Amino acid sequence: MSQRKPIEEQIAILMQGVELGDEKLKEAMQAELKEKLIQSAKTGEPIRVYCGYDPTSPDLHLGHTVTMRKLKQFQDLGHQAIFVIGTFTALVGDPSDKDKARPRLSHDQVMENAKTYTDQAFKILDNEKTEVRYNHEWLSDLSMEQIIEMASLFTVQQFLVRDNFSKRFEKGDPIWLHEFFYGVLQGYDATMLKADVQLGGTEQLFNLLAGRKLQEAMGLRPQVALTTPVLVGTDGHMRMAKSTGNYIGIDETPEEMYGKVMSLPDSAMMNYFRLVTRFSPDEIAEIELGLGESKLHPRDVKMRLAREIVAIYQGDEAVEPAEAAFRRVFQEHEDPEEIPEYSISSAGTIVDVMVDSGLVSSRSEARRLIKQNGVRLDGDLLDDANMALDIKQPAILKVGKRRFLRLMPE
RNA sequence: GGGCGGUUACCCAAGUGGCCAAAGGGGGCUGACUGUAAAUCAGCUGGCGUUGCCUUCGGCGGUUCGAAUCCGUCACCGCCCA
Repeated sequence: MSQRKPIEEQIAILMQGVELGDEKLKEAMQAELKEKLIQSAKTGEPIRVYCGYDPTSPDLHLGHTVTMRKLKQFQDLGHQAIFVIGTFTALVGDPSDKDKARPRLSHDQVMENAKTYTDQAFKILDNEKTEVRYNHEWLSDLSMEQIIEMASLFTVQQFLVRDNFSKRFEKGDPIWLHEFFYGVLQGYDATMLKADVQLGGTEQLFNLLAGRKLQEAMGLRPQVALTTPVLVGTDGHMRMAKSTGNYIGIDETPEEMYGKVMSLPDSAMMNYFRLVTRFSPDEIAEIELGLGESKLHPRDVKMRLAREIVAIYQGDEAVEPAEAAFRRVFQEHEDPEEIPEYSISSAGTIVDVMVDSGLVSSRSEARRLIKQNGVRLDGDLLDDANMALDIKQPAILKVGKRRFLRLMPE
């Protein structure tokens, strides 16, 4: 058995970045974590720490990685990381971060999405050391009797106090009965996994605490709940989520990833440095100071961030080409190296080509873009939407700043 | 089961007979500028054969010269009562 780091050092690492919204709660959780670590050191039994992810879409994005990286820290310290795929809870739909009920998914959709989750997760976690569990394994076997038993531990008021429910309640928007079960079911996960620690975003606190309650009711030691701050999406304000379309997927191409990071508002940069990079707190503090005193150029800092994020998920070797592509297209306004080709079948107008190739979704949009000086052919501005496109040699059609097509004569 | 209120474009939301392809906001797109796809400013954001025409305001059917707006009906949602 490997030698573990001293307890205090472990705590320093594990509590870093943890935000529980309430200092008292944080102190309590830290104290409980310490106890568990001491216990673990004595018995040699690793701490069991888990985080659940509902497979509501096929791809994981940077928002998911905040807790995954925390999970990895536990793993690196020799503890047992459990990656739970919410194959059952995804069917219910977590109301935590929603002002509305989530659309419910079918079991098949969920299983399909779950397939890609583990592959992507192992870009961060060590797959040899990770326990992967699917929560339908135990949740779908629950009896009505057990469900009622668990439900009797919670009051409707406790749910209604939650911000998202109270807002909807006041607005007269529907709050569905099944949404109340989400927290209860997630809490049951904790009991089945015999979890010592559960991780989640700050919006998950209620659900993590539900786990504690259920564990206690079943005579288990309650888990430590550790929550991490929310990662904002590419819009710079809203929480990163697939449904709002403001996400950076961890499986995206290096160019796409680099570009999306560069499109972040400056104000969101530090949030990213803290939550999704490998920089140390000291390095991050230095960057923040440099920006504050205008010693560092925000653009250069953001490029550093983009390089780091691409490096984590796509490897160091992907960084240079991605950055070169970005500089080329957006700083030097050159055409990218790789442009999809499209062969023009017959003589049509420029609008025909834009629509047929799928560059735009309607002829009106194509005309609009031309009118707004957004369309160029081999660098020349096009101003006549009805111009027939007659090409003898390959030519590059550019729409806006980032849509390119290499037109090939037939 | 009864009463009342609601359903508008990608999302939120105004509009209660013609001036409505429909205010405003969000999001998205384009341009200028630049430090990048940041910030700021400006424009665009149903479709098409684009000085005009066509299709939209939950569905269907009416009234009217004319309906997102009025009536009937069906569906769905919320609230109150049971």
